[in-house]
Amino acid sequence: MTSLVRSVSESTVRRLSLYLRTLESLQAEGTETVASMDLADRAGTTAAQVRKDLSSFGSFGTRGLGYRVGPLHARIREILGLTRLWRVVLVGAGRIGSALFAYPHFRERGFRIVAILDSDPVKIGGVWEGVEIRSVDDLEQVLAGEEPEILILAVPAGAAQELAERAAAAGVRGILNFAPVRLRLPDAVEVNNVNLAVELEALSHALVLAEARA
Amino acid sequence: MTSLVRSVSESTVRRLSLYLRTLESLQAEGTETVASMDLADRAGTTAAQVRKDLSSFGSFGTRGLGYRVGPLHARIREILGLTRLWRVVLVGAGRIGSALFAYPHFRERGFRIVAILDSDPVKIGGVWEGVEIRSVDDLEQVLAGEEPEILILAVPAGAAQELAERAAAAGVRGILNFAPVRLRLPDAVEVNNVNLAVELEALSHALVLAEARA
DNA sequence: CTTGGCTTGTGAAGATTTTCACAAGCCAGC
DNA sequence: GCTGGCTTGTGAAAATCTTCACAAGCCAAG
Repeated sequence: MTSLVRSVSESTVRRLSLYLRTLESLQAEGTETVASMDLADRAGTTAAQVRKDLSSFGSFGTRGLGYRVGPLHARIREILGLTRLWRVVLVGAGRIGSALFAYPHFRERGFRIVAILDSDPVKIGGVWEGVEIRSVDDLEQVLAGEEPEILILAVPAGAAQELAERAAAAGVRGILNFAPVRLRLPDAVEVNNVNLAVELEALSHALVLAEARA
Repeated sequence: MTSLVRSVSESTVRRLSLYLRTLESLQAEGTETVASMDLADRAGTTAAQVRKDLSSFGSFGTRGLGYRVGPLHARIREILGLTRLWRVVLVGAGRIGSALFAYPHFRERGFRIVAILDSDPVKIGGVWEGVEIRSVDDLEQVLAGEEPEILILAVPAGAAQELAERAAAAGVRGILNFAPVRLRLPDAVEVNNVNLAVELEALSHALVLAEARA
């Protein structure tokens, strides 16, 4: 078996995640096999791209036939690290935090939110689906107790760096950061930023461009 | 003056958005000029990258000194299309929708949510900060009345495609899509996807990789 | 068993993005 | 006004990513 330690590019990884979703639809439809062209169409890329992406971690298709949906799905889950359970601590019980907490796709994929932290005394002590909201002051204590691998940071920009540093010091290995700031952390900590303003501004730029061309 | 119609790459555009935020911090600190290296450090990229990005729409720096914060900020706003007001309709008043509605950075940048739509009878008729929640059945009517350029789609995957098609037919030019599906729309409509599952899965993959290397 | 029709896997080519490296040029100080 | 120290702007090189094109190979039908 090909090792899981294969450096595939960031863009490939993101496409794998899209393929995974597509494969789930196919599975739901009862489809057994899928050709690269079909998968590409549904995921919004090209057949060659699909084949290159998939070939980068071993040969899984059958010539003349395509890819078998079930095994391919299982393989991608494995590559993305979704065959295990990830313990996640959510920091920030505001609107974004609450949206993420309720996002069904997370728990479906093995991400379990084991603790919630907030700084607002009104929120602290509240319970979301059995998970108590605790004070960010207890960050170290909570992390020591729950030993999560992942932290989701959904706090205002001003609070993010300090909390991220404390979490990193306490052993968190990955941070999904929704605060619109660049976190400066040791290289050992993986950070993935989601910046909603960037997304909207990229769209705005595209519209201006389209307008000017017209 | 260099034309605004200059095809800069998608990644450059996204970095511009980050520079913009950095420049705002600098402005708040009262800094007048900034060197590419400093800007790069704060935004998380390299000095050469910053210079290439900025040079792609004309020469704005001063050799020996750097870039003047104010003018550069103004120029980037212009390039990203943030000097005008964008009318935005929010479709989906669930948790993600409510988080986006309250996201302060949007209105600061000139994105004004002029209407909210939902399919839930319990939510319809409610009012968020003066904006009434209307039925998605009235989509065409609302779009005809408000004439928004942008639609934010924060609805379940199953409802997204149909709503997007209707919005496109009604003249919406850009869609920020939070539903984890690929929208199939005429090329004239710009679509920007934000897929939270992809973000978390990319992080998970990075962690697995780091683990295997250790 | 053989043939025909598809589809994969993959080197090579092409395109795009990032990094390098340095001439050009500006400012401040004298 | 000139000099020294910095920093930009930018071609060229390097790296990365995507597309092309086709041999290899599998399945089904006869």
